[in-house]
Amino acid sequence: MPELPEVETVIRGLRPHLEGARLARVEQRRADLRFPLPERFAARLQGRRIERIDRRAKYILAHLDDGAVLLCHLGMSGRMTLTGPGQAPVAIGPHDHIILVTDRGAELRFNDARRFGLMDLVASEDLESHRLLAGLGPEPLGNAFSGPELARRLRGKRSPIKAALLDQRIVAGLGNIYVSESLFFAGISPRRSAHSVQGDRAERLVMAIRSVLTRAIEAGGSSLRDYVQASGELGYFQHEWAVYDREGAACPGCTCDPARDGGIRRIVQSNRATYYCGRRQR
DNA sequence: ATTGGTTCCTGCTGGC
DNA sequence: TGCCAGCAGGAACCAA
Repeated sequence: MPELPEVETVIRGLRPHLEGARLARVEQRRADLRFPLPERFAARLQGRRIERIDRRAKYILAHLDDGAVLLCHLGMSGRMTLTGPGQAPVAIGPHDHIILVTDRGAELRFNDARRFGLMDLVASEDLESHRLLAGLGPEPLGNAFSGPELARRLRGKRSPIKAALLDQRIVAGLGNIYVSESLFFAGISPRRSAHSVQGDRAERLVMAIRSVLTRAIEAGGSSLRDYVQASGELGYFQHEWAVYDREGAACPGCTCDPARDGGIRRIVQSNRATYYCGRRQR
């Protein structure tokens, strides 16, 4: 599930329970996730204090008191579930791969059925040059992301804009859902050549991306308050999807009849589903 | 160098 | 109702 807004929601849920806490017990239940876990993974985490939790693109970064950073990616199906002190223990499931227990009695589990997720331990001075982080494009909600910057990165790209926005080197944090949603709000067809998104179009796309991600984070945050755990669930934003997974439905921006014009379209681009309105998006 | 297709894995779902 | 093919929100890897 996790794209940038879901990862942001997860770290906001983890912070109050983990920042400042010491890892009293670490259990590693398998040797590999997507990649092999580093040598002595559990032993290196054991006894460390988590100083700060941040995010870069879809990566969770937990800064430890020995200068190492626990790097974590949720992949497609990764979830963090948190059980507070005093809550009833939950049986360990087959996909609970990593279990962290803090000195405050909170228990965090990393559960990932498909095991496309990953964890690594990196010295903080090597973080920027880490092979998974080094090539990432700008944060879409950061100051470095702007119309001219996006236009520059799209220059010369022959692929459709849909594929370019999924490329984490262009902008880091979008996935299949938020690309469809952002292109819809920008009024840009997912089939348009990436290099033709310049000037005002690039400006509109940047605004759309920021707005979609911001609204999704707000919706994720509201579900967190209800469930009081960093569950990795989508929150409420799925009810706000304009086009994603809405094939045949009425376009929220058009007044036309979906029964007559077919409504929202679903196409496949580079083996992934894309949803869009053929009228509003050019 | 880009680009597009394939692949890793398990769990759901939708169509029969 | 039950079964199973096909699809799923990521991204590294490979071949062209």
